[in-house]
This record gives sequence, structure tokens and C-alpha cells, in this order.
Amino acid sequence: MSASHAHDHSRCINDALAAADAVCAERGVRLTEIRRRVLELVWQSHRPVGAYDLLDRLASEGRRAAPPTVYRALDFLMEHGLVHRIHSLNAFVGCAWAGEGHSANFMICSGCGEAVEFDGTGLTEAIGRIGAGHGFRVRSQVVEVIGRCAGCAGEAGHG
Amino acid sequence: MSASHAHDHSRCINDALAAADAVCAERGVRLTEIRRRVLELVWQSHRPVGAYDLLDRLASEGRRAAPPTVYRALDFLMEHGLVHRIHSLNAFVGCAWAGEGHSANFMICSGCGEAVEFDGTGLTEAIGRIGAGHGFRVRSQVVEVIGRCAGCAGEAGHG
DNA sequence: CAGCGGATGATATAATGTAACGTCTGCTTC
DNA sequence: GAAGCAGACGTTACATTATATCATCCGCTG
Repeated sequence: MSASHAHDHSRCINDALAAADAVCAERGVRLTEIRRRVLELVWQSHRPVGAYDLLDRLASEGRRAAPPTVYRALDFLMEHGLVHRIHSLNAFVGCAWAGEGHSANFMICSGCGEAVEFDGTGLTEAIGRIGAGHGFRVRSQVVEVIGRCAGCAGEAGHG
Repeated sequence: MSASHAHDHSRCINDALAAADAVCAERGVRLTEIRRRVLELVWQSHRPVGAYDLLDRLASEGRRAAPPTVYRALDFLMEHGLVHRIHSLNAFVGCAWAGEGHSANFMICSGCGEAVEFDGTGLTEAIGRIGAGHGFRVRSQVVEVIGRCAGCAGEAGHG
């Protein structure tokens, strides 16, 4: 996604951390050092990152960490709407609208690997109507759209 | 899903196998014994089934099988539009519209565990429009709606 | 300080998925 | 029918992802 390749990403990270502080303060929960660090690592890019990648990065900076450490941090961050899981990749990415308690809606580029969260309000409504038509009460939704972003659309590749 | 609990499920299975025969014949590919058996096992219910569950069932009927056997069969069946993967469950379920080359759209009941495929034509169009608005060229989509089916909506439970 | 609960450390293991290679089988070609 | 080929399968080993369990630590409260 050429636009996001070019942007000031440190601002993304700072905004995400500030939002996380605010959400945790409001909810009376603790953004501990490891949770904060995992969130920072997730936000190092807009590409979803695997739990074991996070683990490796923690290890490389000298922090003792085992898989449960990372998974617990990720569970916490997901519970409070700070990161999303990308099921089709078994990976995690920062939430663009921290704390808003929405379902995740992503466009995932098979060229550059970036995942862009989009406003799925319209989709959520449409899905709710479809569900209602089947007597189905919707609680949450997973929407992961795979394709090519604007920057990668013209390039060669498998996507 | 009370309606599907009550239905004549043997008909689902027979229809699925007949459709699979037709698709494979049309495409000049072979629905080998193991592929056919895996498809039957997937269709034993409308609940998504894990690869290792399938493996256990194959073993319990005396068939020698290792993980690659099942995954290869599942890959074949997915490639030809006969089963879908439910990413949020790491599980597989029969396709309601065999061979039509569509993306999967499912409603998954957290009460009974059944996954019902629905016609996502409208969603696909909406997603295409959203993508176009971002310069994103959609290739496929994963839509997994979690909630409570009509039969389970009134019951207690975590869903 | 004692007690409590949340958070983390640490070990082990479960669950899911794949690489690599040999063999077999069915088909084509001669 | 034999040689050669490609797809399919068997088998072993391994990679990746995720969780159970229990001990320990830390911060708060009374």
C-alpha cells in the first residue's frame, strides 16, 4: 500500500500507544511493560505478525519470554480492542480504532503483506440483515478480504 | 440450527457426493477413494471438522493415514470447491454449492457449532466497492459470522 | 506485615500443518 | 505388453502455532 509505505509510521506507533494508555486507564486495567512492548512490536509495521515472531523479537532484546507470555499479552490486547487477530494468517495486527469494540474488517494485500482495517459499518449492517433473515443473531464477524493493494496491483506476483 | 438438526442428512451427503462426482468428471480430475471418503466424513454433519478429527476417523476404520494424507485430500477438495476452510476454527466443512468457485461466507453458531453457508453475492459486491474505494483489487474474501442460530438463540451459553 | 488477586516465569505438551522422498498406480506411447 | 511419465499415496520427520499447569512475583489493601 504505497500510501502507508510512505507515511510517518512513528506517528502510528505513538498514537497506538497513547490510545492504549487511554483505554487501559478508562477501564482500570494495567498496560504492563510486556503488554506495552508487545503492542509496540505489533505496531512496528502494518503487516500482521505471528506470535512466534514477536517471541523472537522479545528474545533478541534480552527479555525472557516463553510462548504463554506472548499469547497472554496478545489475549489482553485483543480483549481490550487494541489488536486484532487475522485468522487467515494466524497473525496479529494493531487495531486502527482502539477500544471501540468492533469486529475486525481487513483488506490484506498478497503483494506487500499489509493489512488495512476498513470501516465495516455497512457490512456489519448487511450481515446483520442476512443473519436476521436466517433467524441468526450475530455476535461478531470475521471479514478478511484478500487481494492487491493499489501499490501492488500492477506488479507481478501470485496475488 | 433446529431446521438442520431435523432434516434428512443422508440426502445432504448423497447430494454432496453426486456433486463431487460431477465436478471431478467435468474437470477431468479423479475423486479417489481417500478423497471421496474424506468428503463423506466432512459431510457427516454441518459442524466444521478438524483435520486431525478426520485422521482419527480414518484410523478408526482401519485406514492407514498420516497427516499429509488428510491435508492433501482437503487441499484437493478445496481446490475444486467441494469443501471450505473455516479459518476462525481451523476446521473444514462441506460446500453447499459445489464447484461454483465462490468465496466462502458462513454463519457459525456458537451454541450447536453448525456452520451454514449463505449466499454472499450482495456482500461480495459491497466488499468489491469498498475495496475499489481504497484502490484495492479483491481476489477473495473470508466472511465468518459468529453468533446464535435460531434454535440456539434462546438457550443459555457463552454465545 | 499478612493476605489476596492479578500478572508473569517456566516447563511441558497439545494441536495444527508441511517438507521431502520413495513407491505405487494408471495412463500413454510405442 | 513393456517403457516411460505424471499424479497420487505412504511414511518419516519436522515446523509452526497454541495451551495446560504450577510456581513465583508484585502491587494493593486492610
